[in-house]
Amino acid sequence: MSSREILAHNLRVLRTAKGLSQEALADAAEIDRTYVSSLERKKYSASIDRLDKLAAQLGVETHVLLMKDLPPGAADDKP
Amino acid sequence: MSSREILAHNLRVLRTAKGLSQEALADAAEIDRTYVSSLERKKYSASIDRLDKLAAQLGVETHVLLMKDLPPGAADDKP
DNA sequence: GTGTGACTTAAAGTCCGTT
DNA sequence: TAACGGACTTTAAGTCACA
Repeated sequence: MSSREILAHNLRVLRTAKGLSQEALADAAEIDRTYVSSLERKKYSASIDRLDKLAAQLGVETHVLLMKDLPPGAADDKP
Repeated sequence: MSSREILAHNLRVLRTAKGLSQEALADAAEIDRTYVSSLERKKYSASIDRLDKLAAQLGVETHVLLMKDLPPGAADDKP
């Protein structure tokens, strides 16, 4: 299981759990909409600087984005 | 605390715990010698593909490389 | 709201060295 | 053994139009 696959999955799970569109997440994280789409389709091997930005907006620590099994509560919709 | 800083620290801690030189780790992970050095000096924002390679050689899961506090046993010298 | 292709450019990553 | 620089190649990153 590559980190690309895990990231793609967690990104989508956490994003939808928060009720965010790709566009909304991208705007909040100050990155391009199509780039979020690209990551969820495993097009790129994201750098850790980007992971930091995305994790902050999803309310999790960066390393959680690369965990095979998300910890309990990670996908809760809490501001 | 950025992921760059956490990675730089964990890389050095885990590497030395395994008794590996930067070069030995680089060779094993099939990445460049100077790049390992660069990551430990926070010069670059590593991509997750490289993290996978490094983690495999250090005997930890990729996400562990980005944890502020390493889990117990992570820095043990076990093959 | 999302997927995708084509394209550009900034940064990752390599390879050669010296200190 | 590790830090570091320079020149180089490859890929992540960013933008845009369109389905």
